[in-house]
Amino acid sequence: MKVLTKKTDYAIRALLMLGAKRGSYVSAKAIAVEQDMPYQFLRGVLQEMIRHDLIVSKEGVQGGFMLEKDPDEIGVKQLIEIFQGTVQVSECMFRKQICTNRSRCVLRHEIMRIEHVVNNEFEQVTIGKLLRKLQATNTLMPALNTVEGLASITQ
Amino acid sequence: MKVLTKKTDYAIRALLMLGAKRGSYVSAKAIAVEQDMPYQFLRGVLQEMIRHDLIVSKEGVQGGFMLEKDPDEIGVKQLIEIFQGTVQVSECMFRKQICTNRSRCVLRHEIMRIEHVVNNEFEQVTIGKLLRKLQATNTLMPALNTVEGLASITQ
DNA sequence: TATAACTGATACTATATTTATATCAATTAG
DNA sequence: CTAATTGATATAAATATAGTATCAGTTATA
Ligand code: FES
Ligand code: FES
Repeated sequence: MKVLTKKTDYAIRALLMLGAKRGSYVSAKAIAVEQDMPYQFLRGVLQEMIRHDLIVSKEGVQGGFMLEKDPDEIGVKQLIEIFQGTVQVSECMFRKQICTNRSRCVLRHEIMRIEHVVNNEFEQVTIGKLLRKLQATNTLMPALNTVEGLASITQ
Repeated sequence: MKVLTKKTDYAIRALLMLGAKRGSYVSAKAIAVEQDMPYQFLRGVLQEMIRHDLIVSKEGVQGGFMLEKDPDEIGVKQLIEIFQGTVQVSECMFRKQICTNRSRCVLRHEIMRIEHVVNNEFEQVTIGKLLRKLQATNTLMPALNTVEGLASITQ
């Protein structure tokens, strides 16, 4: 059971890179090469994030992507919703036809409780928090520039 | 994003039915018809549960399946693991090659924290608990015998 | 003892989702 | 002018989920 798909994964990592280099444009190619993601696939992910106003882009030479939104305002929950749809623990446990009044169904309650817990947890993990954790590990922040750098934050 | 697949869904509902009729054998056909599940698909699910010692079966006429294990010992978490594999929020955020020391990775920690929370929640929801909730709603327990009965517990 | 109602086992098909690639037009720094 | 870049979109490949079909073996019961 995989909770985060590649798209969400790539989105998080791309945002971390953009977050570490805020103020300058970073090209899709640079991100793809440095973090070993499929280039065109990543571009799709980046475009989706533009549509959701998480990042902005500049075309042409020296162009690329830049983080606009406050990293603390970007939760993993939002990313999951963008790339995987709303978190739903299960569709209705029984057939839709016979579940006329969901609000009083005991199973439904149990399921919705978990849904809330899961959503809460994911909401609390923001790009901002992750960035600060990265900075704490690696104060000078060259980490995300090279493969060696990336490796360093995982040790 | 769907957390419970059909197999897990069917497994839970089948176990609830078997739990409500503990002591007697219930055929796959009976379960399939009453809960509107695809017969052969359900059989596969039931066989998987036999392999994991959750239920037992009897072949031939008047045969079927019976709940063996204590319903309180069967958590939704275990069912998810059986039918969807272990809950993993994400595989390693970066490439495996460069993640030599996972235990000290900040991202890893965040991810594992959520993994624990999710697992805990799912572990606490047991077939036993669900059965008691059903009984509280419908003391005489004819609920699971008919479509109308099923409908009654959802109101 | 024949038969119909069952499970065991397994192979197969269909559908949906995820992941990845390819192409071409438009933009822009140098 | 040109190479590096994004925008947009179409398509393919890979994987996972969902569902079907078949046949052999078991057993209650008529
Ligand atoms: S299972 Fe559908 S509302 Fe309860
Ligand atoms: S991302 Fe792989 S161990 Fe941190």
